[in-house]
Amino acid sequence: MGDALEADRARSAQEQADDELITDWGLLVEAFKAVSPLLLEGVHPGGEEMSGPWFEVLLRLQRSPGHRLPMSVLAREVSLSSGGFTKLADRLAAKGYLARESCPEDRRVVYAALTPAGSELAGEVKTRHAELLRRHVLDVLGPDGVRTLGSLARRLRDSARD
Amino acid sequence: MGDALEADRARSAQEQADDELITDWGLLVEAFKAVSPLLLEGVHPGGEEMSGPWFEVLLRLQRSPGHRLPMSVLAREVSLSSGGFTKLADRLAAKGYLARESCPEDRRVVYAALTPAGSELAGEVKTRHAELLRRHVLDVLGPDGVRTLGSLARRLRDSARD
DNA sequence: TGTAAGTATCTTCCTAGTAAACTAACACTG
DNA sequence: CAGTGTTAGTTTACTAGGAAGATACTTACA
Repeated sequence: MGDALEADRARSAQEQADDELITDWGLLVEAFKAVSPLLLEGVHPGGEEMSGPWFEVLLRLQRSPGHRLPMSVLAREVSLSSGGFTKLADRLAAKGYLARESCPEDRRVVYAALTPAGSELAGEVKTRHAELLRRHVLDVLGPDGVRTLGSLARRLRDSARD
Repeated sequence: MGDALEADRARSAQEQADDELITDWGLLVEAFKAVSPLLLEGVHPGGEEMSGPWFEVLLRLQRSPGHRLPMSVLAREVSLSSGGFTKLADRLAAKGYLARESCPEDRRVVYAALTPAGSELAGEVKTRHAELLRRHVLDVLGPDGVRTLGSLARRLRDSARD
């Protein structure tokens, strides 16, 4: 019967540890959902809404050589299915920010490339985004906090890519 | 012209700091997108997929008194619009996990309540989720890392709720 | 009491995304 | 060089969710 108590105590200790873990992760989920939209508030010079995927596409293209990347690569980087990215590219192209360029070496691939307008937009969006990051993240956690967060995140990311 | 050099140096130092900030936050975004799906893998006993919203609804209801909450409260907690949540509730109800209960004190409100089947599902889902959290988060960051992450997240979340 | 303002849910219409089938181009193998 | 498998991109059919309006109820106040 001591055994039963022992087992009970062990189970509840385990459960408590689980609950702490769930809580801590839950905090991250909440923080992420709360902060993310703040970091895109008003980043579009035109005052329109800027969706997360648009933002990511613009930034990634701008820091890529030639301001362009194959569709499939970009799709993977922004976590979209290939079909989904086709339509996102259509919308960006309709707005004049993105153009498709064909690849002579491999005629299957299509580059998604920033137009000059797209590149300019990307630049403005990036500086406004950095401003918001300073206000909503750097000012809150401090430089050390941000570095710590980054390093924890890197470990998680690397481990998640088995 | 010393001024110009000075200005140049200042600008580039600022830009570099911004880039580090953007990088660190980008790491968090990547980590989050990489880890989140791993934490839902196979949590449904039936082997079906379990979407994030379903998961959150089940857990939150289970830890609520009476296993129920007003629709609008639950909607806010899982970051859905009221209209969107109405339909999510419909789907959960169609599967038999959730039932609507009316509130006599205020006949506008409708409780979303777990059925016995829903409560059982929630229990299994939670233990499997905790297992995955241990493997993909606790084992990677260690107890201290998790606590640190939780505390940073809490600060971000609290600040984001102006 | 009667009325205005506010709140909770649902409904309708629309958009962004996925999965799967399809086409075209490349790459390997015999 | 024909045959087979693989990869990049698009198309199609479908689903989840948002925004705005409609409805029913509640609260505050004159």
